[in-house]
Amino acid sequence: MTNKVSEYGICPFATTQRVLTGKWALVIIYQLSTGTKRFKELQRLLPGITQTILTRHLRQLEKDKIVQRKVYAEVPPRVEYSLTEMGQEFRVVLDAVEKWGLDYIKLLEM
Amino acid sequence: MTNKVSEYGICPFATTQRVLTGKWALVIIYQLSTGTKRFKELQRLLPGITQTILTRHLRQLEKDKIVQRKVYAEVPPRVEYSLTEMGQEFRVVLDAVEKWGLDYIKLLEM
DNA sequence: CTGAATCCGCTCCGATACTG
DNA sequence: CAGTATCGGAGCGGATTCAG
Repeated sequence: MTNKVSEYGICPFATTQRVLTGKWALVIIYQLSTGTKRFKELQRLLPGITQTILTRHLRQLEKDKIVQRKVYAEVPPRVEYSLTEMGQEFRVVLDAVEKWGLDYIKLLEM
Repeated sequence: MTNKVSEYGICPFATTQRVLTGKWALVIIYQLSTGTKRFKELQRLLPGITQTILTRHLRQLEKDKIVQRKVYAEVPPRVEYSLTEMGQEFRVVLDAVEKWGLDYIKLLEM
């Protein structure tokens, strides 16, 4: 998918939907919203995700300017991921999702 | 995808992500949040979506208890879609998404 | 540790045609 | 008007292998 806004018009919902494409996008953003994380750390926090998929999502979120990647020239290599400013502003959405999601889970359990 | 909570644990983010699966889910929920709509009406409000896809999404959102479907025994047939109570509570998320999305679009335009 | 490169299978999108 | 049936193609997930 491309980044061009023109293809999605000015609809904030369609645009956000595109950013949230993929099974893990929302959870990854949430995990990064709690602080900077290393690659391996993220993988542990996302039970079931593979290296390939995690990398793919992180690359896409980088393109989308939601995630920042910082590489340290060390041995062994260290790479840290964090949210950009735009990513941090997503906090408001995350909070709403968290509350709604918990209520929704309760509903499904009934 | 199934509805079983057990497969997604108690993570509100993974659960919400699953509900929002698909290119049009978020926009459909938004359109219904502004009031009950007929099928054709929805299709007009979602430029580019086909009958097949709209139907498929609506069926899934029904399964997920987000959308209600009401059929009137008339000729020509009339079917109205609206949000369930759980769907209406999603309003909070929609509001946050709308604000963030608009800011995000501005960022991309720079 | 943090990847990249393949490859396969499944799901989802969407076009088309048909129906009550 | 409001769908269903079918089908091709694209996108995504995930396993595996190799590399700096």
